[in-house]
Amino acid sequence: MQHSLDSADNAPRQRVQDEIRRDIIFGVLPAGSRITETALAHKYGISRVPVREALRALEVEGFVESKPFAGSTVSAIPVDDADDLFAIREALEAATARRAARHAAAQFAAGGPDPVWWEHRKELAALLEAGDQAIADGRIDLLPELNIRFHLGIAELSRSSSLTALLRQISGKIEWLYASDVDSRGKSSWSEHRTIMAAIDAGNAQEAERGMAAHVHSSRLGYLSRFSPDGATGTAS
Amino acid sequence: MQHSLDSADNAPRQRVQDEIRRDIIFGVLPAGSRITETALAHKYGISRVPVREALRALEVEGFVESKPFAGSTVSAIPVDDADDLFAIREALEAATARRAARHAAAQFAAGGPDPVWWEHRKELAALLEAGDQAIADGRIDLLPELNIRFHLGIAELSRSSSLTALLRQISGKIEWLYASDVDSRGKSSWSEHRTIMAAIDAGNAQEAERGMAAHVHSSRLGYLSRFSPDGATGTAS
DNA sequence: CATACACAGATTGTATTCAATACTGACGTC
DNA sequence: GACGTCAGTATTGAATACAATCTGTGTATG
Repeated sequence: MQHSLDSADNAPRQRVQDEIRRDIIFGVLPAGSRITETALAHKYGISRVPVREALRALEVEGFVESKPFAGSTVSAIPVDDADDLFAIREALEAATARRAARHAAAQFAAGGPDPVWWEHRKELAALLEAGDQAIADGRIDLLPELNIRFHLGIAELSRSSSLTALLRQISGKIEWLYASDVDSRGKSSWSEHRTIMAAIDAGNAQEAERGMAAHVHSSRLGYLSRFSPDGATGTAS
Repeated sequence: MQHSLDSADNAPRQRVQDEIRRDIIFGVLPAGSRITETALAHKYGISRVPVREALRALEVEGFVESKPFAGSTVSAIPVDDADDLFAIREALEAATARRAARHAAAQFAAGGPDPVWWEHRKELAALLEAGDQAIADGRIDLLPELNIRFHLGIAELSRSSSLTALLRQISGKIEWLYASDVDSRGKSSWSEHRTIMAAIDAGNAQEAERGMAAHVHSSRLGYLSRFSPDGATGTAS
């Protein structure tokens, strides 16, 4: 995986971008705090140029706000948008799951599966295993990371770069929301992932979409019940 | 307006970023074509550094794809994602309209309206006028630009930066889809904008949400009927 | 004839340097 | 005492210079 999830020894710019995003999500850089390019450059041991590039990207991603010549600040945590973000994520992930299933069906129909596609598929299998193992070991602290990687993995399988990009952003925001919770979404509902994966493998688009929508929806309800006790405001559907 | 919609005499970087995006959307830079930083720098009369920053932003926006040391290429037009993009836009804009109405109600409840908010509200009124005028003058070629500005204006009124950022991206993609059509969405359904605006002004969140959802939905059907005659695949709702 | 390999050219990634602008504090004036 | 003005400083924006890496081409070799 050469994606921005793993903090491998990528190019410095990519690494720094991931680092800063991570620092924002986990509160190392608190919301509203001012960010100076020099400080970041010094902190990560690089020049200001890659830092600037990272900031421009994070600005589009919504984690940072900049005004010309006035510098950058960490955006506010989008707590007020939580319900809406979940709603959009629901529509988005339903779409990726459906597309992934369609694509899988097309793969098997056309003789052998595309090797790249197969590679992604195997990574997902490994992720499912890792999640089960984490639960067995009582390491539920590992689940959030695995969870986000699974969902992005499904998006990859959908072979839609635009939807994947959108999901990556929304996931980042939602991760940001969860990070303010200490014990995070504990057991989550990891087992549902296998049901979704099975539907995709079977090429059952309808079931994949339905399963994913239900999965995300329950996640949404879980969040809202924990943070805004008055319950979901709900969007007319 | 200091937003990225108007191609004013902003900072070079912002200007170039908008220019490149525009060139991609309108096919000056065809999909799949390779982009070299030096060429862009030369073309716009600036250095490579701001070009790189613009490319990083456009990469997150999904218009450009880059591999380390290998350069950047224009992404593929997301025609296959059209239906899904519209579906997500539907959820997204319904949310922004609802929030805008709620916010408007809160404004008037709490004595005087916030001056910044009021400024945005006045700009929207001007946009509505401009649209009517354009129709009266038979200049329907102006409508696409006005249309996108209206919708982003509503998002601004919602006071949710994360939702606005998402909408800005999706709008860009959808604009890209429409650009491949010659006579674009002619009369569109501009008059519906006034209905939505009225619901927001009245603080009627439910009506604002419903109106916006219907508006976007009809736009979606219009697109699909023109480009994929087999009709919308439809997402289970 | 196909393939592996090395080299040259082009292109990207980063550092350094200088110019333009915004923020901060002191000072003078009303 | 409050307010407007103005320099000083810090920070961002951009340009240039250099290092690292990829890509295509030509050649040798099986």
